[in-house]
Amino acid sequence: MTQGIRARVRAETTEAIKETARRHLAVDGPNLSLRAVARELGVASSAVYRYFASRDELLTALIIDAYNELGDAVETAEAAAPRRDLAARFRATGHGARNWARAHPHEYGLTYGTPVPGYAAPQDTTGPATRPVLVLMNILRDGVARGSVHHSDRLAAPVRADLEAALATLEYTDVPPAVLARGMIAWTELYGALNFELFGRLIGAINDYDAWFDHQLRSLSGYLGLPAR
Amino acid sequence: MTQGIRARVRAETTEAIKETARRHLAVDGPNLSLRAVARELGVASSAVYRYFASRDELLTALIIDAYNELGDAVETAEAAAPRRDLAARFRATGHGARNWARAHPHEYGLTYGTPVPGYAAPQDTTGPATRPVLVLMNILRDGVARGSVHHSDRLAAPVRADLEAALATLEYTDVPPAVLARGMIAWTELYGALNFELFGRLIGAINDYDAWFDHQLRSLSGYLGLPAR
DNA sequence: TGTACATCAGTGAACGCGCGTTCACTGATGTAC
DNA sequence: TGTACATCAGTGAACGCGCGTTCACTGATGTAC
Repeated sequence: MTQGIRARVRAETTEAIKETARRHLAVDGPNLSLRAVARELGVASSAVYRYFASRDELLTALIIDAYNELGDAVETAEAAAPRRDLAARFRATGHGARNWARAHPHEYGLTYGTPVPGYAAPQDTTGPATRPVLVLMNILRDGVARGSVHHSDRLAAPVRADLEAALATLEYTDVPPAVLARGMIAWTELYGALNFELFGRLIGAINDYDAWFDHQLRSLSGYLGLPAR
Repeated sequence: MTQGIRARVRAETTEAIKETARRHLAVDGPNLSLRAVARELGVASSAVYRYFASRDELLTALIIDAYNELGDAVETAEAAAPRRDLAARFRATGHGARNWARAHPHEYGLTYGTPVPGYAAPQDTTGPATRPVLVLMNILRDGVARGSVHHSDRLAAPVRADLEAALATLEYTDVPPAVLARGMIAWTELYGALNFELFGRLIGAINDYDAWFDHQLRSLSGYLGLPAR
């Protein structure tokens, strides 16, 4: 497998570049410097171009990785909760997202922070980006199937239309739009909570972030009507 | 008032610089270029230093302005709603924030987006930053005073401690911590909703953003237990 | 009212810097016969 | 197994660029007498 060795080295180098770039995100934010990455790797800046055609391409790779890592984290966290306990599954989902985001705040910023100016995310990111949402939707679907989750909130016509279209696209037509609406609102809150915590908007107000996040999850669990066990 | 004329011209120029810089936010994001601003004003780049000691100082001025404009927008919107209709006041608050954010997306990004790397917001921003929160808290306080808003959610000890301390600091001790908890959650959701909308995370899912935002406000109003009228 | 002086806005050249990207190159590693 | 050739990673110099900030200056506007 002589060809294999070349390919493996190449993959390793690619990973090393991304690894270094990830570390640089912490300092430079999304406008990270190719030259700085190359410098830290002890390599000519032009060498990086053997692996990534441009700075934007490297950034795109990092973004896709981040979405997938977050997706992995959320999925495995949720999978560890007992299937029948919908509330526990929901909390596991939230804590999974938060733990990953806290461990990789700058990669999280890449995915859910302010868009990088002048940089247009390619299509490839939309798939991985929806993974956490699907985890939440599966919980809701299970709850609906068991007859334990149901909401009858009134929906204005355009809202209903948008939600029904989304459900059709994702093939979740067994989930009623009113349930999806609450799911999206809960998801939006969690996202906002992560931003507030990670970007330091709660400094001075909250000291025990673990407890506050857990409280939010429990409150949202009630809002979603997830049975306690 | 010869001195007055100098001062007025100075204020006008300062405003012109900020105005131009604001426009540049749309292109460069938070790492805006002093030179580009000066160029557009038809002025030597060094001239800007007569008005702002550094790029960071200009950025700080923009951030403070943004917080205050958002605060103004929220306060006047809320003030236009009938005092006795708590749900209407809450919706007005939310729509006020959203309308301003949509009209000034990049200034909004400055305040509630990812923090600018390498830039530490000075203390001066914390005051203006809390204005929208206070608007919401006043609505809750009124509801509590009238006996129409009350929640008995269980709070873990550290959560209760943090919330009580915050209430004491802000001198809202007549608002129970459980009510504040729901208020903060609602506020967090609204913030998340604005980010999702402004940063394009809902593309493909939502078409009618007005309707969806209004729905969220109504659902949160229910969550907060605000009486319909 | 007129003059001498101080204040201040704006100039333009210069500083030192880092950036993304290109290109012709060297030398090592793999491939084909 | 040995040799000729192709592939590929990495080099280092160079391109053209824009940036923030400083500094000595000019000239206009205001102030004090």
